[in-house]
Amino acid sequence: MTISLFNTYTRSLQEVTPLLDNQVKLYACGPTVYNYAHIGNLRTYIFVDILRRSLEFAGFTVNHVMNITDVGHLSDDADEGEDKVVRESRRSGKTVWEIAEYYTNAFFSDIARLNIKTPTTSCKATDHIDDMIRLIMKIEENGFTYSAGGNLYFDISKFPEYGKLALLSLDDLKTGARIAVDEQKKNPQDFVLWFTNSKFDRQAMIWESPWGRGYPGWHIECSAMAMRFLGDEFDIHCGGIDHIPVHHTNEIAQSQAATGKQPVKCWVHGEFLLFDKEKMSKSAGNFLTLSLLADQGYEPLDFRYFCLNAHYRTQLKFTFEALHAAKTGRNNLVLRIADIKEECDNTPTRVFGKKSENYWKEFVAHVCDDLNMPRCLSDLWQMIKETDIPANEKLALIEDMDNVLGLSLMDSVRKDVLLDEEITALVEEREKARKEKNYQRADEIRGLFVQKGIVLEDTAAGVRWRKK
RNA sequence: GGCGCCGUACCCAAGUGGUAAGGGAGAGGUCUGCAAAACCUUUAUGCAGCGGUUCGAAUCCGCUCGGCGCCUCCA
Repeated sequence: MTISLFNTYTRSLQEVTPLLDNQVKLYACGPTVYNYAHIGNLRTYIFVDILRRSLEFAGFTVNHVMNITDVGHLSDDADEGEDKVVRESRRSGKTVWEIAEYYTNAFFSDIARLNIKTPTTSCKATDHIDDMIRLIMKIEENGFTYSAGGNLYFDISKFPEYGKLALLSLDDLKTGARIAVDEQKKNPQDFVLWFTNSKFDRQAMIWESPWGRGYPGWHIECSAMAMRFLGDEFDIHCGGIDHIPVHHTNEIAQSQAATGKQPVKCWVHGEFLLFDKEKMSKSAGNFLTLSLLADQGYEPLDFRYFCLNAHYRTQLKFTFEALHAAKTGRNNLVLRIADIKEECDNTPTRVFGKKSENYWKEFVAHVCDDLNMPRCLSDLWQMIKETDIPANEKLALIEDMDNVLGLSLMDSVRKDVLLDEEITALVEEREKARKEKNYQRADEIRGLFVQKGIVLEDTAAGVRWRKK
């Protein structure tokens, strides 16, 4: 089984062949913890999870490292006085450390609810300031820096390949189009490695360094921690598409300036979730969280299923109508699987007939083809609807496919409701009314159940019921 | 202004040279109590528009129209 991924650096499909035997070294950009993750952020973490599960599916072990950015950054172009964590701190009256801890916990709670596997290593930026300082010293020794106005800058003119990842044409960038250019920079794309002369007087997190008391530039943390946990070179670096032009571009420049080696073999980026026809963003205030979806009756896995219906490299339009379609679709899937479990007494078997074998091959091919989850879901649906595949084979396929999909499909039940005496009595009364052809009363009772969120199904074998 | 990407049915969305996956919604049917639920069937001679290449194009090329992103922190 060979997985191919679209490498942003080469803009082409590339087979995954690990540097180290059977282990894939994967670095995924993590959250900045100054607020709740919105569902656009979460789409990207679902993508990373699919990537990781697919690699494991293909037989690799995955060393998955994710940073937690708990040092704040610029809040937005209109705000020049604070960083994001500081701003949140002032708003809530908590310390910056408390803010970071609170939202870190909230983040891990969200990804757990979405069946996203926890990274092998999650590392906080503030625990690795020393690593960053050492890395900056190396970059300085190699002659890629200059200091101006108290800050230490990376000099992109010393790095001819700058911008290759993003296909940047430096001459044509409209610098200063939306934000004032830092006058101290030699080139507009130069970026700060270490701040001592902060324009943020409320900066709360400050460390000693060879360049004076201050704090690190944003991009250095990922270079430093990736190196620390994965080495100078590793297999895959993934994250949101927005990181291509600046963050990842700068990361490559820094790491390569320090080690002389290209740090990453394959760059993989997930596209945006669109909301109201534009990208969802915290600063624009148009963002939804998992909790807000829950308030409207949508479970985290409904959102996961919704995301899996689109390829990770295409923009996905979020609407409640579309989410609702996903919820209904997933619910139907769960009911069918519950019936399949019942039919084979919950006993999967992996002695496959030709048809099962074919579905399996198709599914594997679609996983390997740049993680084509929409196709994988399609395979799953078609297989389930197939009439001449035994239930025990279907169940085995479902179990194996779910290792990639992560939808907890094997937990599917019809959600039978425990009967209390009132419900039993009502069911009996309704059956009696039906026998007497008193359908008005029977429907009245069914209405009562609907109010309780219970759907009655009159089947040949008797009445059964489930939660809606 | 430059760069990157996209435009497929009512909605979400696969498919990137060989004759349109899947889900939701809608329609028809089976069952039934003229019910609900369930189940089955069905729904784009068509892929923004116009040219071109080709035996053959949603898929390749050109132009036009429309949308999104990036050049600023951002998933």
